[in-house]
Amino acid sequence: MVRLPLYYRALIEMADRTVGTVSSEQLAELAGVNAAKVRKDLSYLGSYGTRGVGYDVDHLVREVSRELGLTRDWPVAIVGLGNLGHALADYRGFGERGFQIVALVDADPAKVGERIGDLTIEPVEDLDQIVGDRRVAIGVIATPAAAAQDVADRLVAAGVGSILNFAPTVVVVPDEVSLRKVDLAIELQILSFYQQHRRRALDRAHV
Amino acid sequence: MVRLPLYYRALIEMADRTVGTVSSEQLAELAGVNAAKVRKDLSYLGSYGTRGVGYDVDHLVREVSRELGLTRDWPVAIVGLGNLGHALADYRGFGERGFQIVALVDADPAKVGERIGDLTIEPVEDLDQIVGDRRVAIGVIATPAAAAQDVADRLVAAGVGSILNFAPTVVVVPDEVSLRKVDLAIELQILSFYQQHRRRALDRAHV
DNA sequence: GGTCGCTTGTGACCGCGTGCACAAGGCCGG
DNA sequence: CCGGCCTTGTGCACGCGGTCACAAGCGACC
Repeated sequence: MVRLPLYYRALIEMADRTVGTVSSEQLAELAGVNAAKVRKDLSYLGSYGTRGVGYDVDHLVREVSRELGLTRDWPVAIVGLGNLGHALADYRGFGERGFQIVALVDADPAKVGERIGDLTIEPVEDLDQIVGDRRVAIGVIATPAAAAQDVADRLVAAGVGSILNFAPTVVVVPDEVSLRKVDLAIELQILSFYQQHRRRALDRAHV
Repeated sequence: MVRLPLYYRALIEMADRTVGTVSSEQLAELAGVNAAKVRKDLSYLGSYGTRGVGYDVDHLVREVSRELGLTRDWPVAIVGLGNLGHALADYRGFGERGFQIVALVDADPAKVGERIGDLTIEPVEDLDQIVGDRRVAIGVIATPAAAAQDVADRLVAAGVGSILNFAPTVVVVPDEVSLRKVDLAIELQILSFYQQHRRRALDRAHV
């Protein structure tokens, strides 16, 4: 369920404002989706609301946290400490909600030993041991494209269960490993595509 | 067509290696998708391949560039120069293929005037004029969540056609403006969700 | 020039996600 | 205790995207 985190964030905000109950309609508004979809998603995870009233916010937060696995800690390792890796290492949003960065790894010997926050950059050769010792569950790849597949292979071999890939290339992993990718250049190109086409549509309209 | 950028990147790589023609199967392999999908996507944009041979790489690169709107320049403004904004401003992948960062904007007076690369951070109050003067087409929001909607409204009012939102919140824009979002915390939560569920499935199997 | 092999282009199906619309059911006021 | 209101939960139909499979067509080799 790819929308659960959206609901989660909206629910957290409401809980902070000590809102007691929420209707599917309100939640849909905050998450930017359809109300029926909200109800279906929530019914799927079995947490029941009360008809005529809505959902209990606190209860729902607990249910969704549990479903998302945010009740336990997820040790994260970042591989590749260029600009992006640095920003990720410093990013506070990462540390919240159980995602703890426990290792920074880079292949460049010049970077090894550099401190960022509480952590020291370690060599990529130690990746296997690092993942094993610190029970790293999620690997973040922020290397150049050329290194991404190799890093992914190492992460998988070391036993990581999930990978978040920022490198601008296709990475393949075994089925039992989850992979998500974030590609900034592609996002821009998609926007450019739509804008290009809006412009063409306008041109045609003006003829 | 959300997959076009994937093909584009693969094609660029092949062109660099002076590959003459490519089959849908090869392209599918490189882009990590199904071959029939590749053919449908390409046929949709009318650029014909030759049966029995494949597609001419150079020709296809030109067609896809045109379709993606990469033949013209897209001026980009980044709003919010925290860690992420800094990384984006420095990110080389952005500058490639016609996306040129022409302005850095921040609401914090302490940051205004700071230089990053060739650019100087400017105050958010000037956003309207900046967008107009430099014909900014794409706005990148890298502010805290609380400021995102306000920045988006300003960008839209100033005439931006597309927005890429990195702030962890839902932003609403008029229909005629394209909006895409990248949310790092949500990506991690989705991974955690899948990993959590794999773990439960395994537990059940072990009983 | 004919045949064979290869690859494109596309028609047809399938499955999933989406959204509507409504019945089921709790709450409150009278 | 009953009726009306409100919101959930879900059956159902629709549409879109993905995939398969095959006919059409091009080139190469004999």
